[in-house]
Amino acid sequence: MARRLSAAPARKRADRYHHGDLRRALLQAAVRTIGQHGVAALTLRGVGSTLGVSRTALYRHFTDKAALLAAVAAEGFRMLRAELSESWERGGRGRRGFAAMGVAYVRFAASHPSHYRVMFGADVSAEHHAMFGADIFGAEHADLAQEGAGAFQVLADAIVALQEHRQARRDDPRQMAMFVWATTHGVAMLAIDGRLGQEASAIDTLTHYMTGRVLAAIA
Amino acid sequence: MARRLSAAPARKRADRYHHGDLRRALLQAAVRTIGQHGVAALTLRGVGSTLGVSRTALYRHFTDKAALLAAVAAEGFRMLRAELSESWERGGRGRRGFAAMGVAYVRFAASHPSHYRVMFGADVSAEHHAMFGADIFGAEHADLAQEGAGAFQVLADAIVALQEHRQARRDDPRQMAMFVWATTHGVAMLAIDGRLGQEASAIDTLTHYMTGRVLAAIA
DNA sequence: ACCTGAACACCGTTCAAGT
DNA sequence: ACCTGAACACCGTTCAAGT
Repeated sequence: MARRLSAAPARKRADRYHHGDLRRALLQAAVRTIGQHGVAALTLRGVGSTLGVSRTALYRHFTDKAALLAAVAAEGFRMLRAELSESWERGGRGRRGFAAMGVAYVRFAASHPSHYRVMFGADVSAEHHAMFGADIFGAEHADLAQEGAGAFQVLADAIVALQEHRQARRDDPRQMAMFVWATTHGVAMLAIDGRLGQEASAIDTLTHYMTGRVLAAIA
Repeated sequence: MARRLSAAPARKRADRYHHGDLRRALLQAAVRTIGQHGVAALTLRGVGSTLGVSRTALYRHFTDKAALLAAVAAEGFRMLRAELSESWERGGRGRRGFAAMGVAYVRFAASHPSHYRVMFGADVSAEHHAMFGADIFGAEHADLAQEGAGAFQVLADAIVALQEHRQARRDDPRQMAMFVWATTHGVAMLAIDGRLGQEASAIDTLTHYMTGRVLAAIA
């Protein structure tokens, strides 16, 4: 406690520059801050200070704060896709795997609520861009759209697989995938918002009820 | 154009005080700003200036900006509940009315995207309060919770009615209502996020597909 | 009671300047 | 190329003071 007397950056040493993958370091610091204290606590000055770097160094790697948030969102979709794929595989690529994906999805959102909110928040949405008249997206936003589509594709592929094994009706797979995604996303949001009551088991109960009803709906 | 030379507040006249229902005026100004320019454009200084009032006058009626946003959200749930009730009634309180509620819900979100986001955003959620350790909510947040529950109740009541007419399975109505809400909310969010493609008809198509699958799932 | 103006402690972003 | 410090134009919020 008494060791450090100044309010100087913690990591900073004699060498003045960061030198290394500052972009990645900034992104990880942002993800950590959001996970621990929420999006509202994320300031460019704060992430810079955490890394022992000036508060404007960030602009060398991201065009602005929105671009940083878009990168955070893209990282979230990458993580989500990985967990969905794993659940689908380990569940045996059938109805059981499909249900496991639903559980994994809700668990991801419940474990990283602030990060999940950024993934679907206004800062990052197409609505936001439409409102401010920007019809050309930055590189981060293009990456975000791609990662979001990737996560969606895992779900769509699973539905096609179910169709091939005659475990799902033969509607348009994309339409079916959007329906399933909407339901799961809705449960996740209600859980994050604290609208499912205070007991933690309420989330599990609804999640399992949901997977049962969804499998019935697409059968 | 050349008439007003100063940057002074537009409505302000000789009488210095607002005198009237300033609280209501502030709330409506906030709703309008959010609807026209998004939440990011909402500043306390801005709403005050719009009403020809000092930027701190607001604190006589709301404890802080979060309380104003909570009131905006509560107002949104009030509007949503009214539209849901009307659709249910006019649709004949049966399966057709139930489908009409789904369509009305998604249309509400698509018509007021920023307002809808505030209703389900982090500023207003229980997660947010838990994160900052506030276990006692303000009056606005209590009102918000009540209005949210009211909108949910319309849906739950409709499901009970369907059950009584043997048009829905006899699971726990609250569980069923949460499932249906989650699905509809999910479609609404995907629509707002612009994740349903660029054509406007894609929203209608998915909404109708959704209502069909949901009715099958709860039958 | 209700409203004001000045002040405080923050923000994101820009830009000329350093290495 | 990459980073810095100072400066700019904003915020929400507090508070003593006015009517």
